[in-house]
This record gives sequence, structure tokens and C-alpha cells, in this order.
Amino acid sequence: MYVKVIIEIGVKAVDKEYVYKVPTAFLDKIKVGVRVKVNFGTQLLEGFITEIINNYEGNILVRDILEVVDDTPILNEEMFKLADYLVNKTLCSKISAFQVMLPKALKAKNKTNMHKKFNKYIVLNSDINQVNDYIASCKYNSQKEILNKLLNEKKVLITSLSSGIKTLEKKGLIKIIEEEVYRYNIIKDNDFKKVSLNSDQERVVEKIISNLNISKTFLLYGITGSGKTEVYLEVIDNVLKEGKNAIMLVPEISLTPQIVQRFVNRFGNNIAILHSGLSDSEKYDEYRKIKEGLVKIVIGARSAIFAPFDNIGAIIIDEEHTPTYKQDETSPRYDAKDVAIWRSKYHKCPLILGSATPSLESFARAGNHVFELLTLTRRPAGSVLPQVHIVDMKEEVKRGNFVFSKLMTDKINEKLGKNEQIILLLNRRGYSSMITCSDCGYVEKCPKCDISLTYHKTSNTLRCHYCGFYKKKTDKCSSCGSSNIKDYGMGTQKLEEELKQKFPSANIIRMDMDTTSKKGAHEQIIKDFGRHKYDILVGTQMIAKGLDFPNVSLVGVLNADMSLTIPDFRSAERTFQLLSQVSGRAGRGDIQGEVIIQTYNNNHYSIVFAKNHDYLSFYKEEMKIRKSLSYPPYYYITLVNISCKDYELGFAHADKIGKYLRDNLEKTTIILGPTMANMFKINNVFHYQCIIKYQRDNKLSKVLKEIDDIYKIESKVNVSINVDPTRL
DNA sequence: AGCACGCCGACT
DNA sequence: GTCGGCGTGCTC
Repeated sequence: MYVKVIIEIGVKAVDKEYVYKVPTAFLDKIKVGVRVKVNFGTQLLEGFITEIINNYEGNILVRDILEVVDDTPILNEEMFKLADYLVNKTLCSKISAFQVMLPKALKAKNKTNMHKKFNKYIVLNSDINQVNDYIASCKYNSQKEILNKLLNEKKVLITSLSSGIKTLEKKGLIKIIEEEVYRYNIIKDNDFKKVSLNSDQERVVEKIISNLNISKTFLLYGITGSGKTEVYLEVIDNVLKEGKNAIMLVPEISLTPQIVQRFVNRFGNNIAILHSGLSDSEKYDEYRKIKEGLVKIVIGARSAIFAPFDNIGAIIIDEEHTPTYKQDETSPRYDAKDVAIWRSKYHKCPLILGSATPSLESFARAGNHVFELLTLTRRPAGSVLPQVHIVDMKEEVKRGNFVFSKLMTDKINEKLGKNEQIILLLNRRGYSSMITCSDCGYVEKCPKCDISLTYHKTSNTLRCHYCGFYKKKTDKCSSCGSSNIKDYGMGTQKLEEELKQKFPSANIIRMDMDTTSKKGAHEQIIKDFGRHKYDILVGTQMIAKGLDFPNVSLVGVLNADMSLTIPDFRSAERTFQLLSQVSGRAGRGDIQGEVIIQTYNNNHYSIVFAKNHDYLSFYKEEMKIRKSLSYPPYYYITLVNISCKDYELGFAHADKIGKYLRDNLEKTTIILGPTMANMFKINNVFHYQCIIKYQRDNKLSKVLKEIDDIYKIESKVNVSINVDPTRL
């Protein structure tokens, strides 16, 4: 007897089935889906049995299986089929498809920290200039890589002490810290009372539970405060009554104890929570609880969609528009929504996508009756929407107010005087440099792609990283003629200084990547702010979720334009979503909330429609633009990224790939590029990209596979393919 | 990914 | 003379 085995190596070149012989002693232990230990080259490795075959007729010398690891299969039939789907859809390796479905603890190489409660991290221990000097003079690539990573990420999780880390620690450039792994400890509140549903919610719940045994996707479009969570709770309740299980995805950022508490109150300890704060062994514990049927509900971020239930009754994806449901960085580049649709078909159960600001893709699908649209439009009685002011910063700048408009200053003083709290939202700056007019806020755009042009210092040009269009940088703003144009951005630090100077009596807390890198720091800040330890909370997007504080009467958006000028065709959509979230947070009547949005683009439709809580008008306007420029949802997009350490060689291959795509895809398909990717040079590797736009192309998947196959052998040039990317 | 093999430069 | 750097190639 022989078996086919997929080896546990995450490399495309060995992503195939290898045949091994089964010694007679193991004959009864061999099953498809169990792990085995085998010799592979000179190494001892683990792999998964994918097929049992009776005889092998190839002429390769077949080796023996050394050990059978599991008594019962790790992979079931659904997982095999789902892996096939992922391989086809995202062009990932089979082993990476298996790995994404399983906890890391099952990996053979993962022998560290199985029972530890602490994670080890490395952080920088000296100033940035010193680090940069060291990088410039150091000849060891591993050390340079560590330092570069730390410069980008500030804190890096480590599983072992490499010699590079040891050396850097000895030299005092970095230090190793240990942090307790954060754990939820939520106890059912027995005093809690079930909220009764209003007629709107009842109608929606009825519709869903009358389809509990059908694979069907619902788009639950419910304005902020309309009670989507009660609908989820009720649907899950019905699913459990049928003896089935439920999966609910929420964005990592809103996986807060408060949300979890509501589910625990209703369903007790029937719930597994999967979030990034768990250690590998804790994730493994949760996985086993799910697999062994000890829990009926899974709540978690993106990867929780793979929860190994074998009788799913409903899948819910809350805040479905959130881009993090798509894994863009690492293979498999899957979209949890696609996996959810696949699983809902497999299990014949409904999928509910909920949002107050649905993605254009989902709303368009609802319009085409691919999804069924359900709406919740009623807010609870007594709730009052905040008053939203838009401030034109072009006028303010003329008066010398660069950071705080007059209205913002006055309102902050007013609220401080009444002992009420304030949240200030500082949009994070885009990742590439744009040239902004300080007088009118105009950012030069590509005439063909309608995205911001990025400034390239070396050639003094403004370039579009979608299509390659470029023009020389001029000294005058092409909108207002002002010569006051520069690479302008307001950092959190500058803002903080100005805040302290202007409002010296206020207690201010900052919340961003720097202040929340410690586990639990995020929750601590929210808790402290909720207890009014601080008057003003300043932060980036991450605070937009947690604006539900009864004593907050003013939310200020300091630079609404920052997300608008990010060179991405979805920048208007992202801006609308963010501002809607900020403006839709209703007060309970006792304190009237106010929102101030500062912007240079005060007439931009995404800002105006967000102020008016008008999703439908935004949708219509944005769809027109998407249509005229052939963007999603009218066209699909696939991104081909070509990277290479050698500038010339990288370009040559990118060019060749571009030509190949043009020659072999259908004529209706649009191919842009190759261009230099937005982040062109990272860690001395050059990145090029081709953008493929298509409505239907029967040749695409074959052509992409061909390219992928060629470059998994080529070692100097790396090609990664991203189907339906969330950003370009 | 590892690990071996193999081909060049700077050391006991 | 050799130790060790990392480019290349292979793994049932």
C-alpha cells in the first residue's frame, strides 16, 4: 500500500504530492487526513495523507513512512474540498490552504511555548539614528533584517533566540521583553434581561429563520443603532434550537469584552472566542473545544471562518465592509466572505452580512439579487443623532488656523467647561508621499485612474502607480495656482503639542500604534476614558469603533482628507465609512452629541453624504465613478506583483509578464502596467505590479496558473498574485 | 524551507 | 594548505 503526502513546507516548489510506502505495521492506522512523519531529502518532516493508493508504478525510489502521528484525521472531507477551492481561487499552495484552517500548534515545528502564558517580543533599545548607523555599517543580513522589521513594526514576536537577536541584544540595540498573553475572562451576568425586538427586527429575523436550511446570503443593511446585534443573537438562538452551530465574524478591533459579554449573557459558556491576543496553545484549546463539540458558537476575527464545526446552521459577518476580512499580506490571500459563501453552500445554511455602510460590491450584489437585501432603518426611541458640522479648512488656513479651526477650538472649550468629554480623530497619514496644496488642499490626481499621484523625489515627478502616468512636479498648484505646495502631513505628536498648549487644563490621552502596542493597553485606555480619567481622547481610526461613551458630547475629525488622498480607488468609500461611523453614533437624549469634520474638500460627495447619513446617494454617486473608470464592482481586479533584488532584472520580468498577459488574455480584459508598486523599494527589494481588470475572462485562471508555475521555480524573481485585492 | 554540494577568498 | 562565505539545486 502507498500513500500520497503533502509535505509541511510552505514553499511552492515542493507544493505537490509525494508518494510514500506504508510499512505493514501501519496498515490499519493509515487514513486520509492524518499526519505522518517521513524522510524528505535529508530532513525528517511531517505531512498530510491526501490519498491512499494500492500500487505505485512510477520509477522513483519510494521511501517508507516512519510514523503515523494521529489516530483520527486532522483534515476532513470539507477541508479537502475547501483547500481545493482556495488553491483555485487564490493560487496558493495546498499546504498553506491546510495551514490556514488549522491552529499553529498542530505544526510539527511548533514545539515552543505550548504551555507558556508569556510571549517574548523584541523591541528597539536605542535611538533611531544609532540603529540606522548600525544598519549601514553591519554586514550581516539577518541583523539588518531584524532591525528593519523593528523600525517598521516597533515590536516583533519571537519564538526563538537567533544568533542575530543575541548579538543585537548584547550590543544594546534591542531588548527582549516578556508580556503576559491577554485572556478574556467573561462571566455570565445573571441579572441581564433579554431585549425584546421591534417590528423591524422581527421582520428581518423571521425572514432569516424561515431560510435556516437553505444556502442563501443576506445583506443586512442596518443604520447605526438600528440593533443588528439583537438580530444576530436571535438568529443564533434559533440555530442552536435546531441543534446546529453558528460562526460570527467581527473585526478584530471590535472584538471587545463588551461585545463578547452580550453573547455570554445570552448563551453562557457555549462560546469559543478566537482573537489575535491568544497564545498558540490557547488557540489550540479553543480549536479542540470546537472540534469536540464543547461549544456551539464561535466568535472571532477573519480566520474564525475556518472553525471546524461540521454542522453549521448560520454564519454571520458583522461590519462586512471591513477590509481586514480579506487577507492581503500573506498567502493564501483569501477573503473570509468568499469562504463564508462557500461554507454556507456546503452546509446549506444562511450567511448574514451586516453593515451600516455596506461595501459597494455587496450592495451591488444585493441589487442584482445575488444577495437578498434586508434593511433596518429604525433607531431606538429617544435616540438623537449628533449635529454634524463641516468646516472648510481652506478658509481657516487663511486665518492662520492650521490644526484647530475656530469652531473646533470654541466647541472644545465649551465642552471642557461643562465637564463633558471629547474624542479627536486624527486620520492616519497615507503610506506614500503626496504633494498637497497648503492653501486649497488639492492633491494632484491621475487623469485616467482618478487616484492621487505620488511624489518621487529622485526623478522629481508625480506618478500614478496604477497605470504609470507621470508628469514633472510643478511649483504651482494646478487647482488654485498657489505656490504654497509641499509634502504636508500633520503628525499625532505635533497635534498633541498644540492641544496641550491650547487647552492646558485638560487631561489628554493619546491612542495609536505607539501607545497601544502592549497587550490590553487598548482596553485600559478605553476603560480609563470611560471613567472620565481623561477629558480628551486623541487617536487614529482605531478609536472610531469605541465612541460609545455617554459623557462624550463632541467628536472632532481633524483631517478628513487624509483617507481621501490615499492613492486607492476605494479612498472615497473608506472616507464615507469612517465619517458615517463617527456621525451615526447616536446619543441617548440627555446629552446632545456634536461632530465637527475639518476638511479641505468640504464639497466632496463622500463628506457631504456622510454628514447627511445618506448611504444610498453615496452609493449611486460612487457607482457612477466606478463604472466610468472600470473599477469594482463593475470589473474584477487581480494584482500581479513582481519583486526582485535586481532593479533591471525585475523590470525585465515584469515587462515580460505584462506582455504575456496582453497576448494571452481576452481582448475585453484591461491590463495596466507594469508599474512601480506604491512601495517600490522595500528592504532592498524592488516591487513592480500589473493590474488586470476584467468582467469575465475564461483564459485568466489558466494564464495566471502558467505564470505562477514558471515563477515558483525561478528563484531570483518572485511573483505573487492577489485576486480581488482590497488595496492596490 | 532546509540541507548538501561546490566553488572562491582570507586566515591559523 | 583549510575554514567558511553563500549561490544553486533537490527533496517521493
